[in-house]
Amino acid sequence: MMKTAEKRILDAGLRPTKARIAVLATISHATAALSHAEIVNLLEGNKEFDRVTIYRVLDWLHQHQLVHKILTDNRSWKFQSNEDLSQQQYKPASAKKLFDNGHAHAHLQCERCGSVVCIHEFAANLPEKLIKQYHVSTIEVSLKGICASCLDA
Amino acid sequence: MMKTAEKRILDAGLRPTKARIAVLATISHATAALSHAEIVNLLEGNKEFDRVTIYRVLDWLHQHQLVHKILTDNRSWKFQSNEDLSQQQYKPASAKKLFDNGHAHAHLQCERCGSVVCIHEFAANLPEKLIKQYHVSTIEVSLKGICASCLDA
DNA sequence: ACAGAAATTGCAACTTATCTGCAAAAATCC
DNA sequence: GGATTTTTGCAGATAAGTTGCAATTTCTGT
Repeated sequence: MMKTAEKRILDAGLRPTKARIAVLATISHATAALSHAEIVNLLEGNKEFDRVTIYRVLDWLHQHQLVHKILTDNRSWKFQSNEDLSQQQYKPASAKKLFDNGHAHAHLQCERCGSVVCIHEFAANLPEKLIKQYHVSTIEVSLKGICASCLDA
Repeated sequence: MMKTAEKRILDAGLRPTKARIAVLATISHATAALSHAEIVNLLEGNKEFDRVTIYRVLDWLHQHQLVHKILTDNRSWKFQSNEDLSQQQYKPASAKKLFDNGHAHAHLQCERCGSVVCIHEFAANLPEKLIKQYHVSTIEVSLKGICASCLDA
């Protein structure tokens, strides 16, 4: 079902390195978006890389659209894999092409635990008129609320 | 038409100080959202306050809902006055109460000049079901594109 | 108007997240 | 296998925002 991180990089015609594979695999296995710090932590003990390398890998993954990034309330970025675009359930044509890396869903930032998760059930439906008027290239919808796992707990 | 900054603070039952009045007035007169740095610059020569004071005033204004804040792409906040809520043209009931401080519009961040302006013509219409499900308290819609003044120029 | 209490400000130092420069290490090419 | 191009690690720099604390200012009750 899920390609290995290495294969995904290779399939995109890009150069895999230990750091890139490790970071992408970490991001892909996570259920919520991960921050640079969280990734460094998860990698700890295992494969360790310099924090600057991780920053650069994250940039690179984003540039090559293997991940997308979300700015959180505490002014730091969180990264999420772009692999499961198929999970999207609601994709109005106009919104679809506009969302960051084709990710046509919103993000929820949990007010309790701080985690950021995708909300696949929703995408903003910005009128074409506005899109043209302002040459809109990206739409981001961010919600604050309580995430599923906090609600369960 | 527009109350003075001092009157707005007083009317809200809050304590006006030179710094608060100056900052709120500056934000109110601006056509786009202002960053801390921009406010410090605009105040320069005129009334000058310590940069920390400006940070604290900004916090205070936000807490008391006199302004709202938007996180920009370079991870810094921009502030915008909450006074002209009447300008909103499209306010779906569900969205209205949810937007930060009742501001039911989206924000556009200009990819050319970096300015952040309100888009009053649009508000996301998140289904009630989702709102309830995740106890959504805030919806933010941010667009990237080219602002009106860059398009004119 | 005035003392005392409470809120605000200024200043210096600190944090946090991220970035840069550059030389060493890897990977790719011929 | 050496030359060339990419990546990586390390040290040090930024940029934006925060904290602690003492000095001021503002407010309250009298």
